[in-house]
Amino acid sequence: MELAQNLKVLREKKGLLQKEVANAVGVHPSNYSKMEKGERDVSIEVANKIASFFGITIDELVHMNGKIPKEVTIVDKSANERLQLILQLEEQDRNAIFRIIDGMLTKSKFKDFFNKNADTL
Amino acid sequence: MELAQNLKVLREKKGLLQKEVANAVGVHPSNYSKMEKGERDVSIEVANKIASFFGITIDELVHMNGKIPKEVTIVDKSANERLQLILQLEEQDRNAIFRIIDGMLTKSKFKDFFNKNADTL
DNA sequence: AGTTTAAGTTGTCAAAAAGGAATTTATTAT
DNA sequence: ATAATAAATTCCTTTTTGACAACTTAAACT
Repeated sequence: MELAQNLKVLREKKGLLQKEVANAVGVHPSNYSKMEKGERDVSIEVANKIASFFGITIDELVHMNGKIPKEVTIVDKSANERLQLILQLEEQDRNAIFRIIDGMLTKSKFKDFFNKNADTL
Repeated sequence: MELAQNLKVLREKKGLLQKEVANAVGVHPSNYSKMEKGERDVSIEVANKIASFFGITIDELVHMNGKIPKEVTIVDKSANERLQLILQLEEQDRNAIFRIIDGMLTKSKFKDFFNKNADTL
């Protein structure tokens, strides 16, 4: 439970001030400071706000041991919700989706490759 | 934040007593009762213990709105990996996927509805 | 150096929330 | 209906919180 440290790592990686994060999630800056110092517990509500503020999950926030998960850029919020829904689809549909996605990924990978090597070809 | 309800749904789905869950995660039964009733906050530490006790993530525990993430955790291991990949697709592709998924979901919902009401129609 | 300004930390304390024992209210079984 | 078990509630004590001012650091400027 190294949440405190994670808060600091995340915030600094984003180049934000304590005050900014604190205000964004609705806690008093002085108390946010204590949270980063491990001197105040973080409620689930606040953890939830912080996680979505940073575009990660609560679990990532709680369990990443000082390591930033994936791109901490803004990940499509609505995407995540919809991803949950995919899992509810019946198998046939789910597989169809996956085939399409795989196709797109291949295309995308190829494009990347092509762009990076265009000059050498 | 319907955590309280989720606790109850999960526990009952597993056929466990409050006391059992309470003991498993180290909270006093009277307080666990309050947590299920929404009269006590759940700390992150405890949420974490409960989530791993039920084999789900904190986010699922917090966000599943009364719906068990049933086999979701086990169902499709490769699904989750692929889901991450969707986020890497370029916007156009991602949106296409979402349109398709939405379509499938609609179809699926309709099917459900039809099955449930077939006799009354 | 000394001054100003911004960022973060610390101490305080009333108010709020938590923990736990005992009690009461279901619920279930005999 | 009674007993037994589970859950909910009450009550009281202890702990934690939230908000704010005061304080320390750090950086920036003259």
